[in-house]
Amino acid sequence: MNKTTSDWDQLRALYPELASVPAGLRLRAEYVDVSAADTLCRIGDPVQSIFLVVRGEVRLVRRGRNGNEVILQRAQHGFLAEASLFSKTYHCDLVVAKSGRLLRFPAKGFRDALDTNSAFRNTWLARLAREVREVRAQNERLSLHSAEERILHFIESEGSGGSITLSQSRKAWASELGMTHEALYRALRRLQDAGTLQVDGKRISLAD
Amino acid sequence: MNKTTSDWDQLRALYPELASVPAGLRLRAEYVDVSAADTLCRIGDPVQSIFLVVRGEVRLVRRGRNGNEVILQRAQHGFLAEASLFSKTYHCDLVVAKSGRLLRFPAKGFRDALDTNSAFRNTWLARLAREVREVRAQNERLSLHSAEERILHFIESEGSGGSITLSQSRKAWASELGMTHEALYRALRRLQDAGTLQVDGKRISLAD
DNA sequence: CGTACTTTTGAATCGCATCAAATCTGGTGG
DNA sequence: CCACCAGATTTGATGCGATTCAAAAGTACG
Repeated sequence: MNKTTSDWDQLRALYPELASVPAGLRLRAEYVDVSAADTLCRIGDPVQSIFLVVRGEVRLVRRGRNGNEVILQRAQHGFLAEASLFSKTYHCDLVVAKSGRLLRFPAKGFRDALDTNSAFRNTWLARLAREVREVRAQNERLSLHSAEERILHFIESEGSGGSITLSQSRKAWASELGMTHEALYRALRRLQDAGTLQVDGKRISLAD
Repeated sequence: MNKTTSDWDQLRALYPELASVPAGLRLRAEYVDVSAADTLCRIGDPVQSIFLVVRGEVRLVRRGRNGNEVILQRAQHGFLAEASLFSKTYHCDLVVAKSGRLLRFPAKGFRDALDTNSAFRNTWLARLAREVREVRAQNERLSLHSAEERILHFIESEGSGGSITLSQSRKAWASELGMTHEALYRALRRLQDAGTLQVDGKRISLAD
């Protein structure tokens, strides 16, 4: 499927890191429409592509000996398996969990662009560093033992000035917080009743 | 405090990424001995240093309005706050949680080295990418709801061939798995009794 | 040899997952 | 515009598993 310039502009609005993708690489990127249960690649396959999730969900999974599935990452947004850029072969399977659309870049072209284009490279470095910071913060959040603590941690670390506007449904938020949606609703209710939190639709604020 | 060449060799054995640090930058690195509760820097301070934890623990924290402390990262090993490299000022406080020793690099020298030394830069890119992968995997692990699932996920994703040799105490492992040490001991016991796991000191293996 | 820390087990409590079900909401097509 | 459907939101009841507090035994280290 072709990309038009307006497509690219829309995409760039959602994924600021794409702004620095050099034209040569951008022109070699292709859309891929995928369906649930599609397998993009398997462990051991040579790395030929780098993917960005536009819609849907892709999972990085490894299978245990008893056939159980170990999820290494659920990607619903943005680049996935960035580490594969520096690897000859994949260390996990890439499986589509929810149908959607990906953007596929040739791995070699991507590596070349990082080597030769310093603006692109610096953006990529900064993006990776930010990614590490965000995922680390989420890690700390998930190691808190109560639902209320996780909610407050989220608002204090992801919000600004003690407020946040959710960009997703509460069900999805609950999943990000590592709890069931029921637990989230109840904890939100408790925090409201205690006067700790003010909830107004997607806008959630800490009371002073 | 000065660094001798043998110091550096020892350090490099622990932190492979240091191997690619160019000599010019290495010579400007300094050891810093820190004590618990020391504050290395505060939100808003200009970023002048990049730290690597050799021993001890440094926490990145942000303080809520009610004085509660939100932990964004607990660094016990390796570089911390990598994202600050691309930021003028710190976005959190750096506080020593356990006394120990850090290695301090000048931020500007670090950035310059990344700009000019392609070997160093590529190592750094690969390290960040690996970091993202590892922290993401831990994320998925922490969003599992039972102790046993987290243990198995850890072995399947961090181990090789269904086995792993722990490099830390079980108490520390429990903390990494986001549970109390009691919960870890009991879950290990259950998995052993069920025949799922074989435990021999620090060596833990999945049974077939 | 003493001290600090880890490892291990026990008992009680509490919070979350789970299952169930009702209501609400946004989007689709007739 | 309304009927309809899928998914999100919300509340309830129950059971299980993790936390918590407590304490004993083991281990490392100066």
